[in-house]
Amino acid sequence: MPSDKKIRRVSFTDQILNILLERILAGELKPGDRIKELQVANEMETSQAPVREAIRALEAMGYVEHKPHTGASVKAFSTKEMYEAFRVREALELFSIETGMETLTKNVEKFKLIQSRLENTVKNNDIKEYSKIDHEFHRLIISLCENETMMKIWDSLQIQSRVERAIRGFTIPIAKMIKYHPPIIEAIANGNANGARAKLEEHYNFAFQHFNGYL
Amino acid sequence: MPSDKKIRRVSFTDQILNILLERILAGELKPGDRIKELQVANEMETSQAPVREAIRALEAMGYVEHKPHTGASVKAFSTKEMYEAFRVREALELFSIETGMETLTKNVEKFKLIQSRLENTVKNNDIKEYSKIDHEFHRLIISLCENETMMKIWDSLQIQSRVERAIRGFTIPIAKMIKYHPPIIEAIANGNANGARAKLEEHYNFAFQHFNGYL
DNA sequence: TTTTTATATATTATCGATAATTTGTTGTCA
DNA sequence: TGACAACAAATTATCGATAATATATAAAAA
Repeated sequence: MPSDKKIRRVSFTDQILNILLERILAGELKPGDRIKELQVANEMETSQAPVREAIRALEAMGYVEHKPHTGASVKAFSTKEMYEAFRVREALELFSIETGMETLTKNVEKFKLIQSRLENTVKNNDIKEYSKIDHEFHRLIISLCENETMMKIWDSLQIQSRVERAIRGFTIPIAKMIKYHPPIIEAIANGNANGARAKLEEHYNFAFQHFNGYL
Repeated sequence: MPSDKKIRRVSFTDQILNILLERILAGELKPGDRIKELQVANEMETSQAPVREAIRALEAMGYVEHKPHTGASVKAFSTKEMYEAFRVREALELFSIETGMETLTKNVEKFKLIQSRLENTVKNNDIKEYSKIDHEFHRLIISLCENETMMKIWDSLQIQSRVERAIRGFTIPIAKMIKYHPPIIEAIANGNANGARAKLEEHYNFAFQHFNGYL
């Protein structure tokens, strides 16, 4: 085995973690599906140890839940959890607007660009793409706040996959949703923090209407 | 070995995790201190596996950092990280006040009770106890928001240990700090959300003054 | 029939040993 | 001296096997 000895730069654990996470995000592994350590180990041709570690990491990230001596499965979010996560996201974004309006205003062109891309996805009714770009829009609000800790927490909310599920699950009309963005952008352009906050709240409240009856 | 066969209800991993976490929070393990898997395994009289898992869990919680093939050590927070965490906490508390004022007002007596306990610690200049009770005060604000997801995130900020370090590190005068609480409590008693928000912001801004020059 | 008990099976949790990697040290050569 | 290779030491990363536990199944008892 001469040329077979390739350098291993990434640990098995990390490789397996990435593969499993991809499968979860792609919907290949659905909520409730079990993830068995030895089964994955056989598939990946490794021992149980790195698989186990990868699964525990996914658990810490909130993608997987696990019962002692029983096993791990892809976590199914309840409507309540989904709603709560959106509320936290709202809190962080409102704060970001309040404290970072100057930076936001400087970057208003970025928001406009994202918005035009969003409008395209609505034409094609491409929910997956819509979720992705909408995610960019809201992430930009936080990123301009220049608080890495906040960014990490925002990311940990796993909003992108939730948005998609929410839209499909509660049949939220994306065509109406995007109409709430331009007023926010305008307020940002004018450096009007209170206005932007109010418009963002309207945006969320409209989305939350669709949760009624499911909470 | 008849009576020796006791039931093991908690996994080794969890037991080790708790012990290590205690040591970190108690300051027995200081920032920068290394945590060696086999060394801990020998001490605990277990194999390397559960120790390794416990350390990775601590890493996910943010208490420990780890370099591949080199080892884990207790994480040292930079001033910047500490500041950022406080900002996130502020964001969540402001939101909680805005959306949960009714519940807050109903529980105003709890705030008053905590405040009187706080004042005692100031008399004795007991910083450790102060940090603990101050933590209760701010946690109560979030808990009444009835958003478990937000509560988890708030807890993950590990504020209690940070407050203590901040007070000692930046010589923040706790006697002055607690004077910012009563106006908040009064606004809560009156159901005045905007007032409470403003007073809370004053509280944080006073604390943040002491970070100047260290960021 | 329903409840309980025993047994079997599936799966994780833990172990002890080895391989791989990083870091530190020492010696060689320009 | 300073860069660089060769080696040694420390530590994690991974392995394959076994022990412990929970769940499912079937048998027995009420």
